[in-house]
Amino acid sequence: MLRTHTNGELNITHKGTEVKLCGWIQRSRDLGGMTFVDLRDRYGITQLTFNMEVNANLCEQIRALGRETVIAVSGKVEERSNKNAKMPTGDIEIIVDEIQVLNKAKTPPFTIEDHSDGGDELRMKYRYLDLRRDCVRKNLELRHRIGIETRNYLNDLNFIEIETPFLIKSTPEGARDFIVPSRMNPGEFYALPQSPQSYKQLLMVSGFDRYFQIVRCFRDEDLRADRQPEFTQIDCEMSFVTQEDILDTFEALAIYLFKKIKGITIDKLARMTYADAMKYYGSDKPDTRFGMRFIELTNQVQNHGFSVFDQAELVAGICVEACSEYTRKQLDELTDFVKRPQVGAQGLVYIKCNTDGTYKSSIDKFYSSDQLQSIALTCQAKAGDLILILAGNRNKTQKALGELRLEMGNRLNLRNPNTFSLLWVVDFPLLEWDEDCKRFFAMHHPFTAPKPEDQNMLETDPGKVRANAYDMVINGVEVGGGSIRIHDRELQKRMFKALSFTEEEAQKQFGFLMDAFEYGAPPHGGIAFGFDRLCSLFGGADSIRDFIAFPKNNSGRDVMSDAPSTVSEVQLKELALSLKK
RNA sequence: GGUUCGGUAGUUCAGUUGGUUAGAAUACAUGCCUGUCACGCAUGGGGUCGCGAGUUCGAGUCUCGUCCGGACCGCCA
Repeated sequence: MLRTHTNGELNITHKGTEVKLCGWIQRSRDLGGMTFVDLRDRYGITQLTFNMEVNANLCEQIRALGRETVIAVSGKVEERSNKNAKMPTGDIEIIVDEIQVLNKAKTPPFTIEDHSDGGDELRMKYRYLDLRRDCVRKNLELRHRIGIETRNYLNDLNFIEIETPFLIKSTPEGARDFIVPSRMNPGEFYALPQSPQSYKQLLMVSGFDRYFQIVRCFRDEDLRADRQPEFTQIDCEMSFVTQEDILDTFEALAIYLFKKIKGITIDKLARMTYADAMKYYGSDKPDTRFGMRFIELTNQVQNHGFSVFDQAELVAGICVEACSEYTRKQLDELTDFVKRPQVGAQGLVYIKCNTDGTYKSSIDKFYSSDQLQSIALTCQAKAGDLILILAGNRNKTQKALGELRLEMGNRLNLRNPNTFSLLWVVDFPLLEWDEDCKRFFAMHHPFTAPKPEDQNMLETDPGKVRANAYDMVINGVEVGGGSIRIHDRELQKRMFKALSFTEEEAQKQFGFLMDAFEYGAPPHGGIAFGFDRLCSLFGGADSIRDFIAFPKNNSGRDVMSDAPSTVSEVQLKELALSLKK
């Protein structure tokens, strides 16, 4: 046996014990007569002590070893004369009598510490070293615990985990598929699943009325800090349920996880309709940790000669508390912010509600002091507040004001990663009009059930139909989404028709599912949580990358292994593929 | 496909209106040091300033192109 204990467990009660320890040399402190070495493993750090007077040979031996060398030592646990209260093993040290070098290490390109001197790119290239760092390892441990607790919770409710295939049929709806050529079927391709959607619905038809799977999903779209080409979902489906049952079951899961993992008590989740989310926050995933809801001003401000407002479909503002002292420079910064192409506003109007009761605005020329006061009243602005107003096309203005609201939240530190605000956004539209393709697309996916009371509009006014679809939003992050599914072949047919599918196309792509609906499909619905996002949220981070052991970079590359890469002519030939020169 | 920021020592960064030999910290190496725990002190090595072209007497610095990386928009049912 190479080790009797880990480096995190020894304490004063082990005093006098002969132990064997293994690990990596974190750091050594050579004081001349004595040398101290921090030995590290997954569990912690234990100090090894070497004394020139006691064993000069051993001292010389340990001094010759660089950091990250893997060693095994044997020795005796002793009480330290100078204790270190900052570490769990700080009361003891090991008086080493034998060292075995298990493997030498080159000097690592960055320091293996919480505040490493390595940049992101370098850390990703040497990810196996990066993962030795405490803070990164803890993220993966957190991920593990969230996974275990999720399984415990769902298992207790009779959910069973069933694996579904990774090599499946490609469908053109939704995100781009990752495509896998089939050697045995030349010219034909599998796709990697964007989600196990069809399979979990088929499992409902099979009678597995409570299914879940913590499963990898694949989407060939551009990446973001919170988007990877392969990511993990907690994928769930239930039969014989209403939307209410699903919301109850899975908000209880979220509450359970917050309690178990973070020790935080969360009350029942608020519900907000999609329409309200857009109207008050300009986003279908509002960050409700802070207020600053939109106030519509269109009617109030029009017809006073300010053409920007007069021509706007929507004029709306937010009231920023205690910022009337903002300088010209700060306001210019905000104007630049909203004018960035990513935000897309034409300009920014401000009204300062000065503490002396006067008003100063960028539209003084068009509005009297009384009129500014009445706008301030509508916005419920107090003396000392700042009102920021955008105007223009309804959708664009909502979106831009939503971005501005988040920016102000950031500037005013209202987005504390350690406070959590959870809500359901419900009543999403079923369909979304695409101007380029001149057709409707499913906002969620084509199997989402319309609300029964809206079904009759499916043919007459499809854009108005609301869906039995819902998202769980935490701190402005969409952590999960789902819907009640269509389980009736006729309704599914009408849905495909609304999506401009011909019967042949629908049959070719989803015939297996619609066929299944004819053999006794129970009413069902489900939800899928973004597991990586949930982990990053619990870990208080914006990026999901540090919660994934081996993530891809911005351009979808694994910089460590340098995937993707070219393949040999032989491989291409076997797959009956040729590359365009 | 687009916007934007960045690329200088092993690493993280600084580098003024273009101007002598490109700096700091840290890491590394060597020496000294018996209670350190971010040990301390001293000395030393370490640079194709991403790459290419251009402007200039002169480019790390300016211009254009290109490659790489980050954030974002589009995209992500």
